[in-house]
Amino acid sequence: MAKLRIATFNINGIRSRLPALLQWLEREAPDIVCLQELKAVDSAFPADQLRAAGYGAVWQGQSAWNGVAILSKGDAPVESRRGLPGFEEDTHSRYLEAAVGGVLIACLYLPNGNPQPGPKFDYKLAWFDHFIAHAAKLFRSGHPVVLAGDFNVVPTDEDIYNPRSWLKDALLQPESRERYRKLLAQGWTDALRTHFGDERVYTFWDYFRRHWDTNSGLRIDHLLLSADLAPRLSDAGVDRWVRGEPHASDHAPTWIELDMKPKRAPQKSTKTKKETGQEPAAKAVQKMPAQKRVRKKSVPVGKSARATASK
DNA sequence: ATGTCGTTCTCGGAACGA
Repeated sequence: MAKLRIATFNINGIRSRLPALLQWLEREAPDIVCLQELKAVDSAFPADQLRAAGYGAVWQGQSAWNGVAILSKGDAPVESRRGLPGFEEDTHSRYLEAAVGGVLIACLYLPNGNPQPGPKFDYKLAWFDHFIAHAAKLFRSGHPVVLAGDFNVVPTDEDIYNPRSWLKDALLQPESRERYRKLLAQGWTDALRTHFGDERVYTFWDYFRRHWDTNSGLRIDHLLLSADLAPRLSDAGVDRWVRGEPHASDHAPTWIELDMKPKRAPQKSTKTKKETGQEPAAKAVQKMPAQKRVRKKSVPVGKSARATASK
């Protein structure tokens, strides 16, 4: 499989939204999915239904609020971390990390932070700072990494229909935006912004004030790519049709497609199948079941993406 | 402040978070 499609979707309650989730999975068939706002305890996660739909999963639930999961076609992702390092006192389920298909996937649900100022906003900034510190390590590791999730940050005024009524919102505060910039300054590529250029693109339309009907949206769901993955970005989009369905989440699934073919194809392109599934993405990758073996029709994966990347 | 959801606690409807 040369193309890897990775999506992030704040589902806003996986129990009440399961039919919508299954419908979307069937129709769009993403390879990897990061979910946020499960609003369900671990035992209520619909692992069986997802398995029946062809997806393995890892998840970190919590009663009533938060909750994150990573799904992958076929075998479940290999979890490498839950919760942010150095933030063990955090009681919210907001961060899950796993290896899938030779890529390390970080699924995050950054705190909303409203009302602002106040303790919730302080928590948002503290969480963000811990995440930035961890992201720096991930970036420096040189592994192929995607940071995907609901960042609860509108990066610029070009990422919202009109900032006027949101100026006091935590999603637009200078402190939030500054941290997002600081994160990108580590070297990450904002995939949606890179793909769409100057074009407006939204991922969230709140339930209030007919914002969906008037396309009054915000771009707060992001996918950030490590250095070696950035040149592999081949497509990106937002599955807006999901937001338009009855009983929808206030977010729409947001996705990227990565071309995982070797950057420089070997002259005769005759790599053996034995060479697939050996990409050293992370320690967890090495423990990962060789799920891609079933994809017999796929183009050989070849060596590591890093083999051609300059250091 | 408001708007509208999904959740909990409890069994109708408030409170909370977003």
